[in-house]
Amino acid sequence: MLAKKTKYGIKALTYLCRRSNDGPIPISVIAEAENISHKFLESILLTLKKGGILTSKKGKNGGYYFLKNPKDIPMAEIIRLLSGPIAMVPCVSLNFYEKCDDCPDEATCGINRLMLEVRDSTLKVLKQKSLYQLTQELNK
Amino acid sequence: MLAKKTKYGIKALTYLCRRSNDGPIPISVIAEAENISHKFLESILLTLKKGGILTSKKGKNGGYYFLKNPKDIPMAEIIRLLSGPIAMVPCVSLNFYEKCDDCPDEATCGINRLMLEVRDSTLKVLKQKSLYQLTQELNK
DNA sequence: TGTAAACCCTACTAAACCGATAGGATATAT
DNA sequence: ATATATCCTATCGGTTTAGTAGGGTTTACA
Repeated sequence: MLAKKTKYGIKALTYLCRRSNDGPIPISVIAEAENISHKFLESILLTLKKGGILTSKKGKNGGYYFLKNPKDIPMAEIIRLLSGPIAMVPCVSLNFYEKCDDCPDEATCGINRLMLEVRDSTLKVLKQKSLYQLTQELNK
Repeated sequence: MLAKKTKYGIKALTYLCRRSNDGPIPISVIAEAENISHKFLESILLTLKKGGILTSKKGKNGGYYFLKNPKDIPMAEIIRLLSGPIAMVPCVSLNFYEKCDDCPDEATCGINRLMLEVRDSTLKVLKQKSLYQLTQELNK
């Protein structure tokens, strides 16, 4: 299940995306619009900034805005930043690979094979869909 | 990420599957063969029994064995039993549906749409693959 | 140049979950 | 009877999660 952190992060990003022509948006505005605890959102946006998706301006009239074009941000990137690996076992993770401590041999591990397939099919969806697309489909 | 409970469960099931002609297998045998804490495995097998996949015999020469044919057990069923919903948000879960508390309208929610696609593609893999198949592919 | 607005950072907390353990109750084959 | 094995309940330390608190640093602008 998605953690609230991830969900809030996506919601904040879609909000920013809809208002991407309005210059920097303060945390407080996003928090109120999307019903997210101000302080919690603060830490989430910081993560997204460190991840290279957003940037910010301090001081009066400051706030957050996109560093990358939302059309060029695949959902996979966002989810990885906010919740870590997409794979269900570390031994099939592309970006967070780790050997399973209990697995003697990946090549003959049935779980590994299955989860590889799952990862591929999930990633196919999450890579092909951009943040921008997520906001666009609402009117369909 | 898969919890150890789920991973252990699958490992125990594949072990039982390989020895499905040997009658009831005691917990202790499985635990030793697959390197799983005896007591922890106990609770996992109990879950699988309550879920209708395994059954058991008490007393001497007792142990666990299949109630259903491993060829007729899709991996989706096993994972649902051991870790709950496969979907990443409750509002797209087939077996554990719940309305998101913070979502005003599912029909216009971008996250809902995306996660529906993810769920479908994941489920396609997990439903089509049976436990038996998982044990068979190892020699490829 | 003062000050309010806004980001940035560290630390803390309550609750939930996870993996594992303990101890005993119940059933059964021999 | 007794040894063997499942079944059941309870507990525990560790980690994660969601949220809170409080202060720091930077900046726009009057």
